[in-house]
Amino acid sequence: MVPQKVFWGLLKFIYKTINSKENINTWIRDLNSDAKSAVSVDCVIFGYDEKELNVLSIDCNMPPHIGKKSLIGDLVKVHETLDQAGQRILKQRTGIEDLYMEQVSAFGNPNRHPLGRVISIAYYSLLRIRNYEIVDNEDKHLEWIPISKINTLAFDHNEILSVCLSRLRKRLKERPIGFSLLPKKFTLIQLQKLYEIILGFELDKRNFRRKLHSTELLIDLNEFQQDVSHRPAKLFSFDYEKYNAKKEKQTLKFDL
Amino acid sequence: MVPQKVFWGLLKFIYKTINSKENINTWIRDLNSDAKSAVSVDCVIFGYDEKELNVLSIDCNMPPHIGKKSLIGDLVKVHETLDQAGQRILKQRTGIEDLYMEQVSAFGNPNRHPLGRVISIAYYSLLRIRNYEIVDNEDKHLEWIPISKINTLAFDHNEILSVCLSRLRKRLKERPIGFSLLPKKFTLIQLQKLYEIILGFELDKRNFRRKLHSTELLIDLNEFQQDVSHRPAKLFSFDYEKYNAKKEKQTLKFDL
DNA sequence: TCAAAAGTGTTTGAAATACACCCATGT
DNA sequence: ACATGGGTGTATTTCAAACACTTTTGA
Repeated sequence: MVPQKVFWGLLKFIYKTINSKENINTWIRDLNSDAKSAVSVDCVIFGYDEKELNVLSIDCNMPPHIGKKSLIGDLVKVHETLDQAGQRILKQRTGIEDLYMEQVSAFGNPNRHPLGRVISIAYYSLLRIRNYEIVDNEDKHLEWIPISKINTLAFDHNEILSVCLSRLRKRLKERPIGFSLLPKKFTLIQLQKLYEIILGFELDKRNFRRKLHSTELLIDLNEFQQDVSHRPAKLFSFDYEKYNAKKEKQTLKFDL
Repeated sequence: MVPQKVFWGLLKFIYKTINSKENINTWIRDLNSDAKSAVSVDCVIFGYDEKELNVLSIDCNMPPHIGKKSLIGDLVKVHETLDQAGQRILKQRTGIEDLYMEQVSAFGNPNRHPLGRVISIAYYSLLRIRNYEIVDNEDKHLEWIPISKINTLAFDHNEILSVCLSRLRKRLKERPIGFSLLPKKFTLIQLQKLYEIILGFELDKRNFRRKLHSTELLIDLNEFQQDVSHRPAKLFSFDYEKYNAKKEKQTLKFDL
């Protein structure tokens, strides 16, 4: 005789094995069938040109969005990380390599893409337009559009842009991502204008300078602008070494 | 005679249409083939029990992680949003319905899952353990584990947990998510203890109270604890209506 | 000498922090 | 009366915000 306890235990085990959602065969089947989704990465590349903030866009040639602009994006390959996908897409579509991008959010509305289920992971990055030559490899009117002139984009790209813009503005205040948008030697006026353009509102000159100096991360070069028809401004550079050292030692205070 | 310009324009158009990465047929083919990934949602459900902060976990029965604990998660269905997937998974695995969850991040390392490419979107939520009866539908040792006792989890779930915990702590300071973890009528001491347990450090009693009162969102019930063997504490409740009204009017100040 | 942009300090109010003693109740 | 945990206020410092005039240069 088999003890009841053993019998029921065995029965339960068999039941579990057959029915478990986590049964490996179920997983393997799901993984290879209709449970799969297409996953894309969309890159919101912000470009600064000393006048305004722009976004990199291309023509969308997919019905029903033909004629609209869209962000640059593509499906994620099976072998690559999401970060790598972002890098690849950027390089493929623009020729730009090795640009730091930050993941922002996943967008998964099942109706967001006309051809079926495409879940998109959004990334943003920020660069100085004149430091990069963008190459329209795919001849899709790759172009910078001022964010003030953005109209209806394809898919849910307006929403993605909006979320990424919020993230950019938040980061600008808490990390030194603005300094790569200026020449190595810059004036405080240039820096302030940059902050104002990206944030979208004006700042107080004296308070801005006080905050910047209080970080102790600006190097006073004791050099001055040349060939300007007014009082030449002092040149500064940003001390990335000191910044990293402070971050290591957790004595960093950078909050504008 | 066709003008050269028209001829080359046409040729270019044809070339583009055939070769474009965005060619619709290419997309459709990609969407239905190996470019697809499995996408899962993993839910980090934090549970508060007046003593410590816990995470909901189940046994992982997938090699090579058998014996480890894992977060609750499942593949996303084709027809559902990511948010809906989170809700479904939670209900399926625990019986809990309608719990607000916030998306935190996507994890896409191609080696993170032993059975192949599975991109995971992480969500977190927070609840009061004694308000919910969790039902282990799938008999997988569904249980609350104190975060102080978490060891190696399956997959990359330690990383996911860590990112979600940071997010939870950030949110606790800027949104009133803590009040749902207490009885409707609570004492300030209970509230402070809750903040200390979740944040992981102690707070100053007087400063904490001052901050709370300055939000003007606590309702002084003029009632007191009963049956305690010491001075009974005053009871308060949180004014959700006023909170929502202030949020609408953008006059909200809630920053602890 | 004028136009154009650069540079510079102080005051005020709000918020963060640190800190120690008395109070009300049940036993 | 005592043990237990509840409750309260002030002084100090730090940070944010508002604000106007002088300086330097080239034309």
